[in-house]
Amino acid sequence: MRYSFQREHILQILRNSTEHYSVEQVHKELLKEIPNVSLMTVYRNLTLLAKKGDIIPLHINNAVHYCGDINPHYHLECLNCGEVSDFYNSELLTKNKLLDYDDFSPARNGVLFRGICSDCKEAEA
Amino acid sequence: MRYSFQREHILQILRNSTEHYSVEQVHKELLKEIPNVSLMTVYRNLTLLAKKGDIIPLHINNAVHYCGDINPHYHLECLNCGEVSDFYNSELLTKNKLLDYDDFSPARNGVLFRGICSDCKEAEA
DNA sequence: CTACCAAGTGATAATATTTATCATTAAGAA
DNA sequence: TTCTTAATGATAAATATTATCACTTGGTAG
Repeated sequence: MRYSFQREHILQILRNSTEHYSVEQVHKELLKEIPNVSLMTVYRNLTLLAKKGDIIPLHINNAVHYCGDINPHYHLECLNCGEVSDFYNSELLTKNKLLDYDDFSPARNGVLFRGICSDCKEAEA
Repeated sequence: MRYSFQREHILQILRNSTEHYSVEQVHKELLKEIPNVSLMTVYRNLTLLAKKGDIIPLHINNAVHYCGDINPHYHLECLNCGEVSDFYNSELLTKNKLLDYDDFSPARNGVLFRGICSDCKEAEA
């Protein structure tokens, strides 16, 4: 894989944010730095970076979002407000053999919890 | 919500299968029982049934799939072959307070593990 | 330094999935 | 049986993604 100015910027955008941008959102951010950059280029590079393991794809409501943090962690998706957040839990992570006895090996960042986040629970109360 | 012949059949299709059909697949099955049934009707009812809690939506690669089993369990998605399977694990289920101390309440069937399934691991070896 | 090759880009078109609209049909209560 | 309204099906539109291909550019060999 050859160096690409566009790809490098895409990776930095995701690394410098705790958000989990959609492809459109990455494109919007990238346009601030590289005018006229094509949406196709964003799709192409996000796919490549994900395959390489530099970013993590999250499938949220029929659209892919990407996480730029590849340290071991999981993801929380709120079914109420739609917010997707990182979930670092060393206790759970060390128990990460959870599924191995069942012959299934989860990817390092491959666990997604869908439910109700704390903000939404407070708002209800 | 009023009774609907179409909705009833859709629910039965999902309940009588351990597969996690996509909308297209449900439509294809439904056509065997109700010729000329519209794809729109399938979309509409799957959305309704999911909202009602009778079926579980799974977002796999930018397409929704549905699970007809609402007993407590989780889901496994193989990143290699794409297979999505049910995962019943009472040990893990009883530990389902996993996240509550973090102020996040996972939905009853809202945990998805993405990784490599046993079949694909065997195939490699 | 220059020429060359293949990876990467961007414009465009095509495909796939889902949602919106609305006239017609049918559930089920009065 | 009549009436109200949810549900349906046909159609069109919106959204997300992938395919194609001529052009550009990274980077290596001469």
